[in-house]
Amino acid sequence: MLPHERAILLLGMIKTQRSHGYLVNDFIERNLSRVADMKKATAYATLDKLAKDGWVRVTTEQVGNRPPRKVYDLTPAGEAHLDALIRKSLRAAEPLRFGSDAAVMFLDEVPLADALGALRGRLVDREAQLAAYQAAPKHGMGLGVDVALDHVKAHLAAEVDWLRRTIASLDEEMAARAGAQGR
Amino acid sequence: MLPHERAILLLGMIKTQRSHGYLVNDFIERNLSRVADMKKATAYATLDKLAKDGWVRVTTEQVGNRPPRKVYDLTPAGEAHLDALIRKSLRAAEPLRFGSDAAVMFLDEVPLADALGALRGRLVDREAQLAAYQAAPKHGMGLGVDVALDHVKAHLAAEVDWLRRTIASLDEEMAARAGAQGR
DNA sequence: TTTTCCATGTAACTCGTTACATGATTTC
DNA sequence: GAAATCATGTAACGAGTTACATGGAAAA
Repeated sequence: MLPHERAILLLGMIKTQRSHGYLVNDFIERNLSRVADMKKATAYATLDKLAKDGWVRVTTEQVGNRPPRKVYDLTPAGEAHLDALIRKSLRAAEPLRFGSDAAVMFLDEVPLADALGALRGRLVDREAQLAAYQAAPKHGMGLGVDVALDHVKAHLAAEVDWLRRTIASLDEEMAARAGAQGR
Repeated sequence: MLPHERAILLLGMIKTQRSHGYLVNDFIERNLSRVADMKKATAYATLDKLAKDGWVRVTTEQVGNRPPRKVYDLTPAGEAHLDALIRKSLRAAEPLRFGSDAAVMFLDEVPLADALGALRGRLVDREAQLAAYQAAPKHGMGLGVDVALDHVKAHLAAEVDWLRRTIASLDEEMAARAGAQGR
């Protein structure tokens, strides 16, 4: 998660509803864990930075004897900033980079049968992940979140597809090699 | 790119052919830029670490009056280590996380027409990226690299697909809203 | 009464990137 | 003679994570 995405996430949440660090973290953990991950310490630090930069205003509130809350609230500048960030980020098409492909590149360094076994295991896990996403209920909390969920699902489905195709094609390759050796 | 992936990439390349830092960097930049990105300084540092950990042996060679090369070469322990890393990484199914979705989550904070414009722009770029990958010739340098390329292509295609679906559905949404307002 | 919740943060650590430094050697 | 290539690295910087610290309140 890049810095500007963190900013969008936090500013967006604060725009929808002014709130304090704890609440924000709680909400992300509870409801957004499938589409966003940001550690608590990072959120607190980022909120401070947003305040320092003038995008949000801070008000301290206290309820009973509990620790005081720092409630954040968008400034007009913050609204404009959020708007600009969203447009820019929506438009961006940075290269798709996802890890774990170094292993794929060298999958030929282990016996093909073993590589196939590993990929089959991965497939099982990915199918389970996809099923979990598909089983999850609609969020209700806005058009965008559902679109984002759909985005993740699309990539999970692509992953499952690719694994199936790859496994099939490596199966063939293995058969071909066995044939070549048997001859 | 996670640490263990970097290790796989470097160990894998060194296993295929013993070489020095400059060569490795050059090869990655020239031939592997589509499936891996690692900065030069990082590669040099990682190679040192692999040597310190005993996975590779270092030999210094000199050609003419050029700066001496530190040529790396897998140790037996290194081979076993690489084997284990590949198996583990091939099997792993860590959650798919890709950024740039904070903007999507809050796409409703800008006028829908603008969001749609931005996404259409993104779609054009993604289509171009996909076309570039599809136009690229087979690598020839091993089964795995082609599989990895295919992996990237699969996700790019999924991205294009998702964008088209999303744009269509937001178009409908916009029409619906306009209708509701007109009444 | 022990655990979990509320609410905030700091410090230390690890990481990777950027930018810079060096200097000979081919190539244009 | 200028530019790119070969070949290695270091230093400074910024950034995020982990783990820890605090302490009252509510729930089990």
